[in-house]
Amino acid sequence: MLPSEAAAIQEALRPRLILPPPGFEVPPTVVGLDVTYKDSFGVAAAVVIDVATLSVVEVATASGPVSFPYVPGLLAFREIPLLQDALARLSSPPSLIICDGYGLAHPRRFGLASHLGVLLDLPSFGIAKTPYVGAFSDIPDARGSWSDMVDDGEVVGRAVRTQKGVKPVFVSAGHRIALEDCTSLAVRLSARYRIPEPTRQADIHSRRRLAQWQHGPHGGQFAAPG
DNA sequence: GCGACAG
DNA sequence: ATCTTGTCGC
Repeated sequence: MLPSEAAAIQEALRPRLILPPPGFEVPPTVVGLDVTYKDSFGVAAAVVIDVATLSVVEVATASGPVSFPYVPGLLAFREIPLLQDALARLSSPPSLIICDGYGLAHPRRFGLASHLGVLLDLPSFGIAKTPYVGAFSDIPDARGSWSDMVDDGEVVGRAVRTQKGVKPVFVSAGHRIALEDCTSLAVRLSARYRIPEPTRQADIHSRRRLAQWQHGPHGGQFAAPG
């Protein structure tokens, strides 16, 4: 896969996106995803979070060499292989996946969350930590307040204040869920920290797994892929 | 042409 | 993403 071919693939998959009106039925659990790297080696984590208690129910990881480089706009091609491996190791299929990055708030309206959602035909959305595409105005300081992110005249996402007095996070719909539902879920899943629990725990566990891989033997029970 | 650019 | 120390605040 060459970066030059990637954008064309995004355009080809884009028509498969399903963008429903608000009214997503919140499932008992959701899955947070993230990938941590050490040079060209990556570890992906899929963490199942109980929506009612925000506790970790299950953690699955996958690791291996990553060949696709980081290119803004093409993050999905770098992260999807390991994320799919990690998701396949969960004991049961997710009802909703939450990615560390963007969905529709993307140059071609097809960021990581949308791409993964379409490939797996699962509801998905993204929660990013920094701005990318879309301008937004000042957000009230109260937890739960937000401002639309507008790019080229379209509302592509929302900057959401998950805690009073902290920078906002950037929410965008991925697949089979409306932005309004993504917004309320992002706030609901952030009871204590700026980053919602699913993505926050995925970050923690992918880092932890990479550290174990570096310290322990690079073979035996730590042999890749795992 | 130049700078910016999810992770 | 990753490289990295101290520091401010609850």
